Amino acid sequence: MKKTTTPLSITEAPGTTAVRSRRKSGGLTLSDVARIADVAPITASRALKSPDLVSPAVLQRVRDAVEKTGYVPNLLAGGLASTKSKLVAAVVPTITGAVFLEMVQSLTASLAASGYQLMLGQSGYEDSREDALLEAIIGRRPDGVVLTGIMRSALAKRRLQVSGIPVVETWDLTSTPIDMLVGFSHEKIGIAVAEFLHARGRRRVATISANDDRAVRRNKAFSDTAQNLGMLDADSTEVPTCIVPAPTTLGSGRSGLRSLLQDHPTIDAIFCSSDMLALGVLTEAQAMGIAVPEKLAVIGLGDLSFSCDLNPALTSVRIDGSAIGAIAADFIIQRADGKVISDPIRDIGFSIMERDST
Amino acid sequence: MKKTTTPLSITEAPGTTAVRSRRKSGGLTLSDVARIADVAPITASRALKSPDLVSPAVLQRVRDAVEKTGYVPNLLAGGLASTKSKLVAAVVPTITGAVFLEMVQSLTASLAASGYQLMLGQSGYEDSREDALLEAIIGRRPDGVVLTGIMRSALAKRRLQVSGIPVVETWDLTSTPIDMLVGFSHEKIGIAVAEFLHARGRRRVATISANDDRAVRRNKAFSDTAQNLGMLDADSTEVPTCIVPAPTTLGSGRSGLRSLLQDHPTIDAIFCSSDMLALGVLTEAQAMGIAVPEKLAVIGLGDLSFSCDLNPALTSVRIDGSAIGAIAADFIIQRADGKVISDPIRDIGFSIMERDST
DNA sequence: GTGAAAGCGCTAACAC
DNA sequence: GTGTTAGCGCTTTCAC
Repeated sequence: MKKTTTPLSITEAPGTTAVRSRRKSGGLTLSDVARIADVAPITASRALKSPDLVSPAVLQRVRDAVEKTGYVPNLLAGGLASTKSKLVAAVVPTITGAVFLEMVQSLTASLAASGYQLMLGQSGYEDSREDALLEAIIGRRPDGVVLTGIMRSALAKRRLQVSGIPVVETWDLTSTPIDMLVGFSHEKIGIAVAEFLHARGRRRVATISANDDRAVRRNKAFSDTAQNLGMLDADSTEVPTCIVPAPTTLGSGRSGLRSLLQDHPTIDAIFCSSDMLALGVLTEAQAMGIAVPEKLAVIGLGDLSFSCDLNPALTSVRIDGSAIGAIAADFIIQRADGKVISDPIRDIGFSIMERDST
Repeated sequence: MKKTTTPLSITEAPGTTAVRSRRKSGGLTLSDVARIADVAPITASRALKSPDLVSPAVLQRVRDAVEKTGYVPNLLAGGLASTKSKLVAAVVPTITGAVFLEMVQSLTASLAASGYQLMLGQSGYEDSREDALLEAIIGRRPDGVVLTGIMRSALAKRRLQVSGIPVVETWDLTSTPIDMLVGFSHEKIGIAVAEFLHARGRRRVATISANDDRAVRRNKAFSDTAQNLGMLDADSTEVPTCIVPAPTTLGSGRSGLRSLLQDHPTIDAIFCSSDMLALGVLTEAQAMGIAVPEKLAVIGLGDLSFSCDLNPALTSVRIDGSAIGAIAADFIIQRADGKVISDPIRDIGFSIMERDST
């Protein structure tokens, strides 16, 4: 066994006489473990990070020391030294929205499997908080950032690009992403839903929609398509729409249906920007005695876990949040491993789950 | 203006001849900013952290330099040096459960307001992952840890205690918390719900419940109370119960009701361990033509945002997740500020929101 | 396979 | 008010 020697003397610069107090946070460090295992700190580090680089005997001694002391490596120090934080930040508008949960869930799980942790931030739909949030995120030097939606602020975009942190934008498409992208086309959804309803004979369609950017774009495409397909009243250029605040709620869906019916009593189908809204419409329709799907077709978005079990089962635009999360995690992990991602822009599409409500 | 001088020479220890290459992660550092502002690094640090300690002129220069360069402080380095990470970890069984969302949401918001970030971990209901998760958390040296539920594993408890990190257990009560606690009594909920249903004339009660520890304890208390109140069949010692896997779903609620009715056709009230289950019961009851509340009373738990808007509006045990999150955040922030928390064990109670379903 | 030295980028402690 | 110095606990670089 080698003896680890502590430095015997330190050459002091002339003039320096006072001995400053050492701070020491009190915790156990790698050096402590190394001392117990009778090896140099770096060897202890190797034993923990790349066990095959050290001899079995040393490995055993270090592991015993860790076991005995309950040592937990300081990832802050490790991150600082290695410029790899094993941290990934995710930003969602709000966590209470349910639509993004599947993605967050799958992100956490995929990342945890590779030893990464998720830092969660809520931007709160208004852009004001986004800036402070971004600073907090970049400051933490994460190995990746997952954004919900496309980053619009040019300043924020540049800051992220300059930071050099791998970024995955999600839940949307653009030809000019900051870095990587996993999403789908909201315009295509609008078109597909309009065509879907048209094919099922609906001719007086309406929408209930959140006031966020993506929903607005879906609506626009939906409305345009409906017009092309001749699903509008002769005297109007837009589909009847009820705008509700985000995040969407069941209550908004109920009141939305009432308000739509008041102005447009002949509507025969409603496209809701979330399944929660759709559940509200279903609920209100039942309370008002309106038969679904006979009198009114209802289609939601998100395909939440409850939608298939509703009565009637809800038709919904399914977006595979789990896939988004998994791919985003994969992108970031690949990058951290120094690999080049051949196709960093992925359109995962969507599908319409046709059920009883249409 | 003072001139910052770079060290002119470094005394080399005898025998050391090679000049090692400097690593430099490439990023902008506080020293760069300091150089531009023509001050010492520590002064730049002060300007950013405690502006009132520096002169207005210096403050301005430093701020200009930051503005010009787009400097973002490295919180890893700062955390290492100051042993304050401005990070708080939260562990939830699963984020898809919806019940804990309110707490997570309020945690993130409260913490962000004080400059803290939330690290989110999912333990996944099985204890196996909890250990690895714990190590990842402690390694990050967070300023606090928020746990959902009481930590049962003695090993994990000790590890947390040894780590010295402030811990808030939530969503439950115990006389022996690791550190701090914000919760409520599941036993009391069971009792209260049984009494509530009894007072409304229900005499043949049943439950649909997740298989997790807390739900089981609520059920036990519910069942015992029901027995005391004479709400059980003469020949049975327990309330009819349908156990479903966590996380609970609408589908489980529907099938739960069917299975309960098959074996116990005379039940007149059901206590569900979540609002999602209750919605399932409501849905199935409607599909089967069972009048709620006339033939069957339904009460849920969690008082999710949709519950009050259902038809019939759902009676539910309300737990103020926002309050739990806010208090937990407050506890941790106070601790970080070196303050002593006078009453670190808080029972926030619960309330039964009586609505049409009972 | 193992180790010594030199930082990573910041802040605490002390001096002036 | 501002600066100097010495770390925080780890990993990289280079040497043996």
